[in-house]
Amino acid sequence: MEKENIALTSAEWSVMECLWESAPRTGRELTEELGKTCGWSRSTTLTLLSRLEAKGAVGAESDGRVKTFVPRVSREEAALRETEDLLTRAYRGSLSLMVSTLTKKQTLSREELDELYAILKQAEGDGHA
Amino acid sequence: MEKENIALTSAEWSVMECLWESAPRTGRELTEELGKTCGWSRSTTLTLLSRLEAKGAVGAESDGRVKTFVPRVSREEAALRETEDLLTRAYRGSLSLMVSTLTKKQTLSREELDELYAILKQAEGDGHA
DNA sequence: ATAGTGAGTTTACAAACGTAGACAAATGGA
DNA sequence: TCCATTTGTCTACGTTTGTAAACTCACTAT
Repeated sequence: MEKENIALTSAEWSVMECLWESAPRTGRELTEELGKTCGWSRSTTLTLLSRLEAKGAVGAESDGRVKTFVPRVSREEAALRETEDLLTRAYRGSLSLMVSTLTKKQTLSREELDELYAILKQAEGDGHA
Repeated sequence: MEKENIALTSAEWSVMECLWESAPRTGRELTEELGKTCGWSRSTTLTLLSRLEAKGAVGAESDGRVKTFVPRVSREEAALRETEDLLTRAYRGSLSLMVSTLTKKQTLSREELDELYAILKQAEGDGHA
């Protein structure tokens, strides 16, 4: 019953982002950081945290009156889920179609290109391993 | 003033899908097809069509009491928009991060790989053009 | 005790979504 | 004519999402 079909909304992504960046964080730290980066009020962050806890995306532990949160889904899982979704919906599952659509619109930096080549080479290796 | 910031919801994608597949279609044809493929009631399809018309994603023309619809945004535009969105949200804008996440989960076919290499080479060319 | 503070929980609310029933105008028969 | 049908518009309603104020409980300095 490991239902990893947890979808994150865009606001929730921001929260997870924070948690992925640094593991156990208290509500305090999170509201502070998100207040700064997203301009959210304390309540907003706490509400999101509750919703995320409810859907199992984050775990919480109470030490006294302070709660500590940890991510329950990895960034990879979350990202992968959404990406596959988009890939299917918008590109009929073709990764190359997606990449070409992107490169047609924006130029990739030398760095990005090199990284991509490396990734492909790597993937190639895995293929006939 | 071409504001192509038109975002499509998942239900709307289904409608657009229909329109991209075959150009001018009447409401009749659309409700029929979507009723079949998505199990939607007539109203649902028509409502979505209105909303899409409202946000400029489709154009409509009335011949008598029958309306004919055409897509106003291309699949590429729509796909690109969402992809950039996802890229920013889930991968901090890094295409290579996205690709590596995908390749880690599913193996790319030789074909897909070749296509990707070709796309990169192409992109490389554009870069220092 | 007593008034602030800090921390989390409840309640709230508008906009967006997914869905669809009710309704009106036109139209084609009977 | 008068009804049934076709086609599109209005109205509607529960849920999700983004945002946050209000409230409550524990703790601390006076």
